[in-house]
Amino acid sequence: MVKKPAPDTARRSEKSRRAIYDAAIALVVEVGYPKTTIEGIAARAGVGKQTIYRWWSSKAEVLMDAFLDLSEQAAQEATAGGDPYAFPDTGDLAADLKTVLRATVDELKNPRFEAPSRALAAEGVVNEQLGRAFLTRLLEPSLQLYVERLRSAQDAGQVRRDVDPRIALELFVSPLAQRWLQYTGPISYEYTDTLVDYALNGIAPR
Amino acid sequence: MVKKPAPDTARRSEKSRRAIYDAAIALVVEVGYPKTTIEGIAARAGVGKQTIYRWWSSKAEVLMDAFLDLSEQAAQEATAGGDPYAFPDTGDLAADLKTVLRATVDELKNPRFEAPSRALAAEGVVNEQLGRAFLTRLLEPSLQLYVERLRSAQDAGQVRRDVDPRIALELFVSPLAQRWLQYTGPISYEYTDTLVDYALNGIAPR
Amino acid sequence: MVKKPAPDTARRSEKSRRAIYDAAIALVVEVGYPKTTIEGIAARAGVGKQTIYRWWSSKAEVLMDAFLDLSEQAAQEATAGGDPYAFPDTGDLAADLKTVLRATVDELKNPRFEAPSRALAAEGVVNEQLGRAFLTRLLEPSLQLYVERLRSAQDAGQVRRDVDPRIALELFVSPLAQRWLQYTGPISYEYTDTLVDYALNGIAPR
Amino acid sequence: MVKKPAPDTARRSEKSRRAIYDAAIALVVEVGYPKTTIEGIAARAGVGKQTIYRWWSSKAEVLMDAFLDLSEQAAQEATAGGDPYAFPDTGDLAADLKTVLRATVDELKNPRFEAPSRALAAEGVVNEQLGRAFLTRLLEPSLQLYVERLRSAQDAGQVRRDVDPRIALELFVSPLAQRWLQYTGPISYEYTDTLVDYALNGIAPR
DNA sequence: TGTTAACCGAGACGGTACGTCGAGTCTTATA
DNA sequence: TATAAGACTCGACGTACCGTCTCGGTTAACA
Repeated sequence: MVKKPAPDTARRSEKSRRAIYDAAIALVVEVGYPKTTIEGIAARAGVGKQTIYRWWSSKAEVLMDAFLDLSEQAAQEATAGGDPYAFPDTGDLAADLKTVLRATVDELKNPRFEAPSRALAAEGVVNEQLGRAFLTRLLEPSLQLYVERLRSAQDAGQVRRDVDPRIALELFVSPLAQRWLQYTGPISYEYTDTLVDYALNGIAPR
Repeated sequence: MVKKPAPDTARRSEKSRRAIYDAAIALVVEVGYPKTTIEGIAARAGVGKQTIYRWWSSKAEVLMDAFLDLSEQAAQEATAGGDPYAFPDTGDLAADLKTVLRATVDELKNPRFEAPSRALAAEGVVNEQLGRAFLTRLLEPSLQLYVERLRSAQDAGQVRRDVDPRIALELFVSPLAQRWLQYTGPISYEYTDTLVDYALNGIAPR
Repeated sequence: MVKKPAPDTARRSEKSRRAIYDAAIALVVEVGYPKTTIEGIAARAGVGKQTIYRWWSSKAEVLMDAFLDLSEQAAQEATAGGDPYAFPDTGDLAADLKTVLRATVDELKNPRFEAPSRALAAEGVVNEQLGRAFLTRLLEPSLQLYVERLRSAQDAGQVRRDVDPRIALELFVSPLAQRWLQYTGPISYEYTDTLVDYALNGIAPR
Repeated sequence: MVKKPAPDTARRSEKSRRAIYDAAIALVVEVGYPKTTIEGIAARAGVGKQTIYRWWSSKAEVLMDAFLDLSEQAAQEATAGGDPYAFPDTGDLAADLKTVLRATVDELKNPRFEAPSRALAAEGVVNEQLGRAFLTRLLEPSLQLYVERLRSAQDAGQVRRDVDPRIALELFVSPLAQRWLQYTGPISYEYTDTLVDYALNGIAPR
């Protein structure tokens, strides 16, 4: 078997990587994912195509890294010294969940994030390997925060002990996700607030 | 403005349409959506490329129609004279929901359906026009059945009157959808049963 | 074995072929053979690359056909109704040979012909298949005229009967060819006249 | 004008040069000239690309030097102390010419020499600068020996005084060269012997 | 006898062209 | 006039090399 020797990471050009990330995001925002091409990214970044192929094996991978990079930047800016992976814990579970979901709504409507993350999500639906990477690197960390907050609520007696937090969180998160992914309905603060109410108390009469 | 005259539907070759649908589905199942090409479909169907372009304007549209056709066939076979769009109403809401969700689990795992519907879902994420068509023609009819069943449950006093059924159904359906679309967790009868329990009763202690 | 179906010659675009020939010759003249690329030819001809690859399998083949076409055009123009493959036969062998060789000198110095024919000759040196095609299609017809003229001279008693005309003609033609191909000396009427004198009479004293 | 400082010949690595020559010749023999690349030579020689670019400015130049080196080696081995640049002078001009031409025939058929020298000759046809270098460094020395031998024959009265030896030698050498370069005919002892007879005595009856 | 400047192997870089694939358009002949 | 067939222009693919440019690591001349 002929195996290509792995490129030498130490000698990698930081400048080129940055330029590639920026070009990839910009193109996805401007012309959309399907019309974004490796050649286009290379040209816009002022980089040889081979430099892209040396470090990534597909357009989707490039965009994944570019988007991750973007998220990290944004997270750092946003929290400016604070903990980017924080989930409010005021003791009022409903209020905390509503706060976080409202923030998510804002994020989903931010055009700078929407185009690339839609593209990645779509690609992930059809390409399991990428889908799992998307999950692990982008979704899971956030979901984990829900799990922790729900555990804390269980300790405080606000959530039943026999409830699996990993499943419970989907009652809040998945409906929003589906509306975003499949246009099954409009997205608003009111909507997410309602979700929290329904999910916490159930829809059956008490 | 010079507009291309619409082709004459009356003279359309039924044989070609069938062949195109079959080829499209077969190719998506065999080689995956991205490697399915218009040329490939035409060749496999024994059809000129122009015949495809005359009636559809993109690969996604062809697949959409092909999949719809497939779904209708399957529905007819399955119900053999009965109503394909039926939702059980035994009076036991929880049981009925669990039944329907278990059937959905089976469907999602059927390889003949999985490949094309994943492909369409993915395309829809990134292409709003197609996404809305997917919703209208495939998703909405099913969701409507949930709405009706929930209304009936409200009439029976099993669901609170102030609950919006269109939102409530998402508590059952969306988590399953997200697990399927984004690999956020395994899909099983146990899981969907749990969803029904959580959603009906809420997760907060009573 | 997967064999590509041969393209249908009947449906070939004459316009494209012409444009390709013209572009190929022009580029070789303007930028030289090594800098002439298939892409360049296609772009200049306003033709898709695939159209070139469909009908030829290498740059050299394209140029060969283009040059042949050019030669035929030129021959027709030059003789305007007369026989393009004529060799003078005035009865004076030396004079006739000098006439033809002087014409060859002119041709070798014509820049429109020089660049492409040099390129083909060079390619032929290193690529036997092409070299033999070059010989058969371009060189041999001309050489055959020498053979005939020498035979006629033998009949007239001006050349020894035991001389092989196919070899004898090389005494006139090859030195000129070598000077042209390998820069072994300047090319002039005086030079070719001298060649004829030496070759006809030998260099040993009588 | 900023001129790159010439590299310091004294510090040049002899080992690298040898390795480059060997690799170049081997590759041309094995895969042919067009598929021989600078990168390939460097890799095979275990040498950095820059080391090649430092000392040569093109593939052709490398091969030229490599071939020259090879020729010198071969010449030394062949003559083992004798004069490599000797031309027999037995007093019988025809016999001497036949001897030398037969040796040339052998050389042209030696596969170790054929590939590289064909490649250089071909390159020289299309690249005048290289062609002239090829002439000066490889061809001319040999041709000069013919000139000297013919002068000696003139002194001995075996060749007419008014004959220009520089032209006369082409009667022997060029036909063979053209057959080799352009496949205009087979190469054999019989053929070269015939050439000598024709050229010395002419083809017209005495 | 260190110092230092050059060469050296290695290989990443911005590029150009390759030869292939498929998109969508157009033409031709067949039914 | 719809069709099967397939040639056409166009654009992107992923690969191979080009020639340039660092990057340590020798290595040979000089301080």
